[in-house]
Amino acid sequence: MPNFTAPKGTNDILPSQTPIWRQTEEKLAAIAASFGYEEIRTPMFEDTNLFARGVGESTDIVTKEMYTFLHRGKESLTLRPEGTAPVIRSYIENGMHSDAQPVKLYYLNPTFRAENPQKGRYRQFHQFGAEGIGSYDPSMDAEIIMLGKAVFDAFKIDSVTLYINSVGCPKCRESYYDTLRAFLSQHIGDLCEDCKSRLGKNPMRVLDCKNENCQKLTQNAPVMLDYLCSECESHFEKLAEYLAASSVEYTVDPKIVRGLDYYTKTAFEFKTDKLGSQSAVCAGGRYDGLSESLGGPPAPGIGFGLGIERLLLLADLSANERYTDIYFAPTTDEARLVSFKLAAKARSLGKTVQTDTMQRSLKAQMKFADKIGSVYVAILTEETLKANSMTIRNMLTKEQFDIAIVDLEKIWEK
RNA sequence: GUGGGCUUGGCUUAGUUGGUUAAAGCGUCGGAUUGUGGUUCCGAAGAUCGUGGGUUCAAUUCCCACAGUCCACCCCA
Repeated sequence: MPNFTAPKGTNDILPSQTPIWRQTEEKLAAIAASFGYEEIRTPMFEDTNLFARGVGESTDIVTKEMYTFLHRGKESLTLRPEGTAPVIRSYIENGMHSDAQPVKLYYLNPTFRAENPQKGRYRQFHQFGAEGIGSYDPSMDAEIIMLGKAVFDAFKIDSVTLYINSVGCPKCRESYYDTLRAFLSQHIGDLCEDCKSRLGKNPMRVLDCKNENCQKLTQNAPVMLDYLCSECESHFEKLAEYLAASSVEYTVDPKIVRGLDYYTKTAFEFKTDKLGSQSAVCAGGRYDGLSESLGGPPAPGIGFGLGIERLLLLADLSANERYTDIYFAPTTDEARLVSFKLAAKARSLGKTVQTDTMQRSLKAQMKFADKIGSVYVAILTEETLKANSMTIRNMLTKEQFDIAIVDLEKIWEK
């Protein structure tokens, strides 16, 4: 057994997988760009208070899932557990409220949460996220949701369903909470332990409980959607119009709730039933008060986070086979030197090139050339060197011919 | 943090009702008379049987703890 293994919940992305990741990253970047979103890269760790204040002191993420450490014994830093708070921090810090609005950003980041790993859930995972900042208008919400949908379309994933809801704003939410608490209090004895504690902090979470009994009890519970203030209600209605206009199919699910405190109004999730209990592949919502709660200017926003590992589990991507333009197979020490020189020349022509670094026999080199998917093999032997030439073998057609060493580039001329 | 399953060479597995050299396939490396690959054939390397402890004359096989992994709860992407 090795002395060291990757920390629990982390994964090596191996050469057989990196091409898929690269492909995925490029695809996501292209989709985001097509909507006019620009990439932002924020630090992997931040002041712990950014998340405590941004995400919410009492949320699970903050209370039990953060990787927090003291730098030099005093400064508390935390590995990014989500992407939105850092982006808003950067928006504020860099005065982006003075840029042309809306500011549309996307990111593709490693993200860290100290949870017990299981299918589609890791301690270090990758999130693709997009944030549209600066607009209160529901069309901004619709655009963000369309961007999320575009990702699933591009990856040909049809096993996800879009659910939307509104979690209201501070104005209407408080009075709704009172109503909901009053309703739940009637059944407090029958609620599960978790829900009893949810009641005080975030009663809406009770609606989201998977406990059968709780679900039964909350069947007729009042839902936020019925208690929205007129502003939130019309926001929700207009969002529906935009979605309909762009033929995005969705289901209204009044039980969609957010685990992060900063969400207001629109909340949405793209869910699947193919990842066990990890049903959310992409989730997001509006966070109109976040900037101000971080000490910034009023800056409404909406965004989502999308789990790359989960996306990859759903998308059936296969890596390309290995490919090399040419392999130089020398059989003598002198030929090895010439091979290095030729390899350098071929690379300067833009070719992918390999040559022997193992002192192997020609036969073994041919096998290796085959494994790396080399189209051509240039064989350099004592005899060919005497004639200042080399033997070129096309591995696909098996055709061979000799050419002068100085004529290397003619291999690719027709 | 809680619960359950799993843990044998790089990978996928077999196996030992506890007893001399733990088996196979894939992969890796080498070879198959005249330095030329992908099929075939032959051979080699590679396993403290997850780690630590216990029971026993003897454990990889039984027991305990821990770790890792998978799944579920919780939570979320």
